[in-house]
Amino acid sequence: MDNNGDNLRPLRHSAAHIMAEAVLDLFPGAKFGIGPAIESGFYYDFELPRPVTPEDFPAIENRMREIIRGKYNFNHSTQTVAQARESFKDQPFKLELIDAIAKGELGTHGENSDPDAVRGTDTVSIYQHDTFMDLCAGPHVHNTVEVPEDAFKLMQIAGAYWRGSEKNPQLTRIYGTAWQSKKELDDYLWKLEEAKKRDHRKLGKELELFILPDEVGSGLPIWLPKGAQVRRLIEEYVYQNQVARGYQHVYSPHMGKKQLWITSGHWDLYGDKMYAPMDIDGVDYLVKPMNCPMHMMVYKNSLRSYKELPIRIAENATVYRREQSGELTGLLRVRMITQDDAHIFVRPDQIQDEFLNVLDQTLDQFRTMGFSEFEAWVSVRDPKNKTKYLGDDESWTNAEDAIKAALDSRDMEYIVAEGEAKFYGPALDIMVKDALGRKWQCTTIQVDFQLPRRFQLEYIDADGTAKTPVVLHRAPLGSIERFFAILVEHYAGAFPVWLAPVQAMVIPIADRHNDYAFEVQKKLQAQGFRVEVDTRSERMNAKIRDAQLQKIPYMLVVGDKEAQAAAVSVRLRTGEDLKAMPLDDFVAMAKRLVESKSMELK
RNA sequence: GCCACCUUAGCUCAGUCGGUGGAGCAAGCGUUUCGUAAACGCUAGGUCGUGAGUUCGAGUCUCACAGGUGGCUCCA
Repeated sequence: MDNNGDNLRPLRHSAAHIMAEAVLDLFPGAKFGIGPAIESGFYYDFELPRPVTPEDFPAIENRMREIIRGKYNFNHSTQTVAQARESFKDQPFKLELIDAIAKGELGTHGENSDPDAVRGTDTVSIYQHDTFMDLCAGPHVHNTVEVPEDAFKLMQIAGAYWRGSEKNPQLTRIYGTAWQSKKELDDYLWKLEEAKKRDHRKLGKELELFILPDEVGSGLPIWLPKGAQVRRLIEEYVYQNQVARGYQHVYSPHMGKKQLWITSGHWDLYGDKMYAPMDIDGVDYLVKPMNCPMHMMVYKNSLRSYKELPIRIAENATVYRREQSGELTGLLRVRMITQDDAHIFVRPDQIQDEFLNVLDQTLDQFRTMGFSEFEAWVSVRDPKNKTKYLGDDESWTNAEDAIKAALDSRDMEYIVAEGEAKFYGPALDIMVKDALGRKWQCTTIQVDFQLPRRFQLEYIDADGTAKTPVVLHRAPLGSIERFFAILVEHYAGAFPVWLAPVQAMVIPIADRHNDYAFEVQKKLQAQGFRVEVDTRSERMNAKIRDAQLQKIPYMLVVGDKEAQAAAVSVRLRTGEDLKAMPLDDFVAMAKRLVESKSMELK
């Protein structure tokens, strides 16, 4: 989003200070928390004497401009802890930070201190411009005029817990954005507008893809026929792809005995995310929050030989999780999640090959659906504290190396996140970048040394002894709901031909062409195309416009000439007019594009 | 769950100071039969998210609840 983020950082941080001064001027008695630069701007947290609203923004922005024009220098100084306590005696949040820094809980730059290097300090860093003094490590621009007065804008207000903890008081956070020039600001605002146009909730309504009716409940979507059509195509594609890669597909119940998730360990760790158990004949059952135990049952169904592994058990399965109400967002965050889930049972020596199989499938699918940029995160152990992980050192090292080797062999760059691994095994997460450059986390591939033990899974090895397999959990798309939302936004609702819910709209020019239009529809349907006919008593222009707004790839205009020649006039949703062509030619063209899952329309 | 804001016709929105609710699109009916992004007319459509309260009187003010939006926290 911001390639020159490093240059912008001091500017934005300085804008945060300027905003804080303005807010303090306009809201006497306000207490302030922290105010850093962030990805697209800055924020500052306040405790205010009255709620602030967006109507206050112009006044705050105007005061900020006055401060900027005052040409104040940002002066850096150092104070002793005692001096600082006096300087900020009316600012309880700052006093807390000073104490934390003095004790070494926070580094002198306010970062979370490395526990190995805990040491207190007796001085703190201070920045001041005009009347505003802040406990701050900087860096800042030299002078307030370096923050262009026409290149910032206050954006929104949000509640934010002091120091990020739910237990602490909630402060008012004011977000702003700031850039080097008005043009950059305008570009950014344009991008936000563009994102709004692509919002899957808006498009979902306009294109009749899905609904989230109040009557059903929060986070519980209903897929309308068109959305369901697209989803089915994605699922069928994934299914075929998995069959080709040696997966076996199963179906499992949507509920099961609570004991299953006690055995898996989920109940202890994630019980608060599950729906309350229901009593059936005196036994507690849960609506399933994850599939793992079901697939463990599949493995346990028969005695397994080392020769059988890997065994790949897949299921496009819906799980139910009690996400917090404030977190629900369209299809991106729902309470019923359909995962393209699978559990792969492998011998330790098969981890790398199997990881490659999953990685190849994942990248193949993303590329097919039009994504070309990815970001990979490998979550490994905390090298300083290897004891808190389950499984022996050798297994971990083997698995971590296998993940990295798989990525290396596909020339994938990745970020190693030390200490991010779950206690039961290392993992790979993949994010995709969409058409607007936004990153979305989709794929999770997780190595698990723990679950097979908990369910007492075994295979008989070559030497005749029983061994415990390793499990790989993996969901390349992640959640179908979420992935679908990302796809809608990526395509801006204009699905490629193979995925489009309606691939062609036949548009008769006048009523006398309806019979021929239906004939065209029938012929195309016989070839497997999804085609509708617009027989409304409307002008052709109106029919074209409506088909266009529905982002239907092809508008097939038929009038006297076409009816005569067994032809259709093909208009693309891009506006391009391919003119009349024999119907057979159109079928050949469209078939080629569908079969190759092309992003093109011709 | 927490903070702020929002909820008016199927959709997008207007509604002043508290005084019996409007528009465009969509829908139904009629006219029009048209060559690449919106033909014309008529009709119907609403207990203003739900429930309470203040008031002679509430879409408008207060409170509670539900749903949504943006964040926070969380995200197996």
